Amino acid sequence: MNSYADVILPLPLPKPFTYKLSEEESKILKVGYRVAVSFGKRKIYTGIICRLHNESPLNYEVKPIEFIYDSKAIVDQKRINFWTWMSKYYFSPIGDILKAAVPSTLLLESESIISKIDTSKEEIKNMSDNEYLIYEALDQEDIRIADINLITDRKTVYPILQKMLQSGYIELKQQIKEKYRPKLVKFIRLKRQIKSKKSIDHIQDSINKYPKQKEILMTIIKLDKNKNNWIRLADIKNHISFSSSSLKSLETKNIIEIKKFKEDRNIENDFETKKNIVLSKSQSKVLRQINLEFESKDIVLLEGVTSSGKTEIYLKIIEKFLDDNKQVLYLLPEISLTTQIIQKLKNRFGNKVFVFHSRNSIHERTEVWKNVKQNKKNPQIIIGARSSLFLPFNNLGLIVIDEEHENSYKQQEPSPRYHARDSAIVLSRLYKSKIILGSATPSIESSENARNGKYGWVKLHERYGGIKLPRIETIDLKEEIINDNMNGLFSKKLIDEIDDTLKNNRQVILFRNRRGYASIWMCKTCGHNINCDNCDVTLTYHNVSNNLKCHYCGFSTKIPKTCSMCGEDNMINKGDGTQQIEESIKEYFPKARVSRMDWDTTRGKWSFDRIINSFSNHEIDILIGTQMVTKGLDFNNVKLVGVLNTDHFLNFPNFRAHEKAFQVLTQVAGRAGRKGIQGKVLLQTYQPNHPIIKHVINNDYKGMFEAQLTERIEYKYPPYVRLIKLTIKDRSLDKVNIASEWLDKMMRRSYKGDILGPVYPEISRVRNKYQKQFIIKLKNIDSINQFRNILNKTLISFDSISKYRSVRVVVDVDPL
DNA sequence: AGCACGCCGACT
DNA sequence: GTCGGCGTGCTC
Repeated sequence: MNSYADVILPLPLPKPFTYKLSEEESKILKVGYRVAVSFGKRKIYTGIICRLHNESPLNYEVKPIEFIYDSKAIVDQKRINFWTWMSKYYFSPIGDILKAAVPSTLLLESESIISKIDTSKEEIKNMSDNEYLIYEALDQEDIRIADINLITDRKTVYPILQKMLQSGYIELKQQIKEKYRPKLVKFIRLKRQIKSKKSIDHIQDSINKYPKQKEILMTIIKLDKNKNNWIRLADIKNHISFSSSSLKSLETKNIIEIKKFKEDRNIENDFETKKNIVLSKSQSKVLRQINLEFESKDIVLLEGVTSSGKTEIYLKIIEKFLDDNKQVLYLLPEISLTTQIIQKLKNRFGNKVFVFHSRNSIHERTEVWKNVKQNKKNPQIIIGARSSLFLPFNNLGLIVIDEEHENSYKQQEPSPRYHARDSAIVLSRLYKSKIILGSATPSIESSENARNGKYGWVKLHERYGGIKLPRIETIDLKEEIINDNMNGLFSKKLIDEIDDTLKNNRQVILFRNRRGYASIWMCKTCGHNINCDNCDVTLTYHNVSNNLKCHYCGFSTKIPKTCSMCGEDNMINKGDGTQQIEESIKEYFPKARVSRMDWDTTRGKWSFDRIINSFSNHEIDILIGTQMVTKGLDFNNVKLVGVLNTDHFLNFPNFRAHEKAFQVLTQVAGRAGRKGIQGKVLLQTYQPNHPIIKHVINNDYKGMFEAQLTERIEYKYPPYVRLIKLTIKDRSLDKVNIASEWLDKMMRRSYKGDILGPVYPEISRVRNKYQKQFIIKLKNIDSINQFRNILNKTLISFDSISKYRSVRVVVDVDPL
């Protein structure tokens, strides 16, 4: 029998904590059970058991566990292994991973509640004013500690409470707050059989004067067909409208009864699904190839040009795994999770499809989690963004990772900073499941793995339905300027093409990059521009709110009339993003219906879908947008795609810049052209001969890949080396500097490989914190392991040096 | 992350 | 004196 359990707590602590088990508990508990444990002075947390053992701890008292939540494990040993791997690999506290993995509703915490103890009048007289105020308030009800602040005007309330506890005026209780609320739906049923003549007469009498009540009753009878079933209130409301008071009086008259039932938020009623997907010849060939590759490889890269119909191929493969009774996970970048793609899956697989979204409420997510755990609608398919990797699959057969090159698969903030694609690969090894990586423009990493035989590799170079790839042309901005052909941001040629397209009743997408299009305010006299108080960046102008905002910390301020540097009254709005584009477009094409899509215009939960839908329905002629417009969308009528500032994609100071540029431009270009029409893509650029632009024009992924690989080898970047990035942050620049020096010295003392830095990053201060960075390049498995050990030790000693206490060190493994 | 404890400076 | 701020240390 094991007497101890190591428990993972949902806190950013580096390791699990050990608790003592009674004999009874040790019989019941297994790895993966949730237990409530006391941690620290008074709080109770829900943790998950990750290990059972008999190693009696020497240096501390072991607490018992408070209680057990589950009668069976909520996660299996493999999940725990996966979390442990992730924690070690990404240098993340395992508690952070627990929090990312399990819905917060299943990890209840305690809250301290204060209630009063009755005392004599004598003692009440002895109380101080504040004590009395609190004591009096407790007459009504028990109060949470957090709310005591509202009673007194004191800032710190603990000392008073402490004293009251000692004097025996109050007591502390721990209350576990339940966070999960099942959805309750109202149902209605006839109270008694109304078959007998007598009862009908009786009912008639009581409602004769009330036509509405009669109407309700008739509808119920009609819907019920004499079966005496519970009927959804919503269904009745679909037929007739009535007030709640009519319903209420039917209830008081004992004619009907109303009851609330729990309803699963994610399970829809069965609906028609299309049984057959007809693949084209080349799609079928690819399907066969993938299945063949799966015989010897676990991971297959599907490289298929834009609009080649990759989704249909996925559907066919998914079908096979479902037939085999396996669960399937379909991963997408968050932004691509539109109703379009979800609908495609639902049309095919009906209510076997579960969606796991950040747009889901926490309750909906909890239900998906539970449904996956139970493998409801067995077998099932889950479509979701990166965090759906953590769902408690028990029979996972296949993971589809669509748009595998997307950077949003890597979580940046908060910890754990994991890459969903790479983590999925580790997960698939644990569960012996297969993976399809799909992309028109695979990441260099995956491509390399396909080429060196680690992954299976299947290519689809034909667009679905024999549609031609778009014709891509550049517009040389230098030349256009010389010839005086520019109108603001638009070349004459682009305007003419837009005009032409609109005349043919086709749609246009105009694409721009946020960078370089930010609208800022500056002083025309001295050139001073306005920086954020907290960050080392220029504020951008928002004309909706007519103020200046910081994109890093959210700081906002009014537009100053005079320059703070020279005092001149000469501030102007310099440069502009989409708004200026929108305005120019409206000038040129006053009749065109224009819409914008970027992070500013798509704040609401569904506004993204709304814009996409109205564009699909051709209620919009010209769509102006950022990256967003490229994601997983199929439009049928787009003839022209214009890229306004192609150069901004090429000039990022990052080793992935060119890869990224190729990917984005190819994706954008892929929006153009559909059945019967060849699309056209115009790239406005100062560098029409830039190699990346050539690769895009020629649709030359291979050329781009080879050129990139050469560069990566030469300058030592992934996939040739592995990177780890360290960011050192603190409010004090001084501390950042000395802490960085210390880390520099320590790391270099024991590790002789490539350590770059410390340097100030492009933006050296964010949210009032200064930062410095290291990049470590690791060549082979030995150096990786060696450095990881050194880094672990270094960080432990760093944390124990008190003067560095406030300094944060963020470790980013495989940074983008 | 909480939370307590202890030191210190600023007040009614 | 007492209040409140902040740095420090610890949690099985």
